[in-house]
Amino acid sequence: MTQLATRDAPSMEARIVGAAVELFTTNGIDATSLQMIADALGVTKGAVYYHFKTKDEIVLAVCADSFDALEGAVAEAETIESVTSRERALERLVPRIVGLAVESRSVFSKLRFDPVMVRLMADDARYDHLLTRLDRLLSGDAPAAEARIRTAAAISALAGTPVHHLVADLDDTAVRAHLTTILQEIVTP
Amino acid sequence: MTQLATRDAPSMEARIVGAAVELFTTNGIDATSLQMIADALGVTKGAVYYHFKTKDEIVLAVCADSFDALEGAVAEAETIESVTSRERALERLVPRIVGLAVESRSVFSKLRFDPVMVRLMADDARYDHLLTRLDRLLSGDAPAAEARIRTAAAISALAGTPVHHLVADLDDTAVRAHLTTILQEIVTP
DNA sequence: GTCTATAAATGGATAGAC
DNA sequence: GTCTATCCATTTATAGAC
Repeated sequence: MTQLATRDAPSMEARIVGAAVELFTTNGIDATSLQMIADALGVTKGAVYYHFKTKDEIVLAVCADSFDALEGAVAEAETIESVTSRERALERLVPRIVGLAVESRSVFSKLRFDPVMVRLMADDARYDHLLTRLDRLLSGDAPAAEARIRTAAAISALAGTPVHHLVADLDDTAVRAHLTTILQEIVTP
Repeated sequence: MTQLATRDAPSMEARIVGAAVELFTTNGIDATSLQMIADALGVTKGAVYYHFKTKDEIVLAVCADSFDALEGAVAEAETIESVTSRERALERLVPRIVGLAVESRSVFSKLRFDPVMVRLMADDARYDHLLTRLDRLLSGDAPAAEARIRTAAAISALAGTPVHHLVADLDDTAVRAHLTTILQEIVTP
């Protein structure tokens, strides 16, 4: 009876995160104050502070779902790699991470480059480790210069393309299909 | 006798911009206060305000050189296009903009995604116009969905690759050469 | 669980001395 | 041309009423 929050009205935590995402993506994280988040929800700062002790906690909550999804995709690819090969793992990994990037265009891509997010990720060993695992899957062990540049290009395209204004009015299906092809061309020339 | 500022000690404007670039790229623009810039130079906020009326002016000064260089490259490509073809123009444009992106890795790439910079560029018709011209050169007139996605991927890779940590310790020549190849593969599949 | 009120610090920006 | 001193708005965060 206490778990029905997801079925009826969304929880206050979810409402705060929702309002935060919207404000963060339009103003930037630093330029978004807790006052603005509270105003957007029609509550006071005190109410927001009851649910999140610091602003950083809200920022982390905003990207937690996307992070978990990415971790799932990487873990699956590592399993496939251990059973078959890295090439087979990539065939499964690339479409999945493209799907994630397109699905949550704003969170996954736009906020990824926000200086506040960059700092928070740099301070968190878990994020750092996940990105290292993703890098290794894409570029292989002890990669040469070209492989590293190609991986960097692929990850940049992955994060940047879905939020570029040229693709803003295209539907997710088209972006997903073409971006998957492009990424595969980049990493396996 | 008054124009020797570039030969001997750098001007105060140049010193402010130099300190600002460093602080902006490490902390983000919003998290860098004028007090921090003044402290880094051993002067006071008042001294900084004498040279720049607002913080936004400093931000714009930081990217002015890179912007002018990009505008030059785009203008040249448009001339080549009018005389020969878009394909020939791209052969010249792509290596040039890759050179710019690699040369000033931090300014051109890292700050490009800072929310403050995004806002400033959106408000400035000149920036908006330049990026539109670059888009058109890369994707052609009335581009189909795939061409637009490929252009978005190319620009994302262009801006993101030079600052990616995987290429941080590679020399500019290698990054330039491989990134040029990759971009050409993306825009002309 | 949400509110008011407020603390304590810092931000951008200005006025005016030197 | 650079400084001190200051204004005012706003920030994060807390304490305590309801």
